[in-house]
Amino acid sequence: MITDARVLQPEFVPNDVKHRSAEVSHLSDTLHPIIDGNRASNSLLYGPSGAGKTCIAQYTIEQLRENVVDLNHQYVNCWEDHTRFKTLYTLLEGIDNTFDIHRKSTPKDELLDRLREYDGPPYVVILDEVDQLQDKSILYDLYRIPSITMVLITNREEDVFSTLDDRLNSRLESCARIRFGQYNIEELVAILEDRARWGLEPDAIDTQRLEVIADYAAGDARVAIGIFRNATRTARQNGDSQITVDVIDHVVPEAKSEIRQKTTDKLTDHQLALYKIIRDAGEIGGGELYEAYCETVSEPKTQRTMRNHLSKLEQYNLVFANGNTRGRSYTPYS
DNA sequence: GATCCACAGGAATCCTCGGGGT
DNA sequence: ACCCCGAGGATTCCTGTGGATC
Repeated sequence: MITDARVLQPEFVPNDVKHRSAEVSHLSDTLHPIIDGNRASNSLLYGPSGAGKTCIAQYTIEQLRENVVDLNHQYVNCWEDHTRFKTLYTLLEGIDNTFDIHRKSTPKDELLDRLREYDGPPYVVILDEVDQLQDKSILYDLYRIPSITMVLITNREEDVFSTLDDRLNSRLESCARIRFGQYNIEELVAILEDRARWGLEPDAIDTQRLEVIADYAAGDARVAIGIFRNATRTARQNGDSQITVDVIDHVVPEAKSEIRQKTTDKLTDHQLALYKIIRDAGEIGGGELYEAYCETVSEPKTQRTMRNHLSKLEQYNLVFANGNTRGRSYTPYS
């Protein structure tokens, strides 16, 4: 039934994007000066998860590469590479300049110096989940390197700007801001139809059943593709030639929990312990939560550290914090 | 309404780890 | 073998906020 499994993967970037043409052209207009050898403005892509931000950024840069003789680019997930060192290291990897860096801490800012010395072709860097960077001053450093063009991606615009100092704020104010809204049902169906056409045998699934998937996904393309992938896998295991609505209904919980799992995998033991307490409690206040946490973990951290972890969980959309001051309670997301 | 209290979160400082230089 | 350095997490200290209580 499956003819090309690659298109079922969440990382897959199609070579044709239909449903975000306004966003694509806005971004490619912004990057266009590179083609003429000029410096392009930075850009900020923001919108809810699964709205196609990462996909569009990668797609647009791929298009650009076809028009430019020479262009370097690199994708950095700031969640995975959230420290200054890792971010700079990944950026140097993109220009093959890491061959003699082994230690975890090189002399202060040698990595940045190397980036500054870079004098190759234009370098476009995608900083995904940029709000997760612990040290935002790296944005200022990158801003000042002429050959680098930044494409920043975040869920909420204010998560980036509220944490910047004035100096950086005024610099980045001029960047192109491109808003991504949630997909509607028709758009999700169209996305899935493409993938079905590229990756499945004809007649494996019809529009009506894709609508069922799109409905479950609630505007999130990542969820839609996850459900689609799981349904395909289950149908194949059952030896079916078609994906039925029953199969779709059946895989929705596991598809959603797979996506959740990807998030919780990145948590530390302490963060995970906190998350589990909140998830099991349904709703819990700060003091009670800390008590439960101390009982669960053998060597509990301080309350202050717990609050830092909680704000991380909040940023990851794993928990909600209700209220801002005394009487705040935490509830699991979903 | 004054005061208290529980809690949030910023800033400075401390601590630990891993690796380089001597 | 020893010291030193930088990074990053944890802790300490602190101020601000708003509901609770009288």
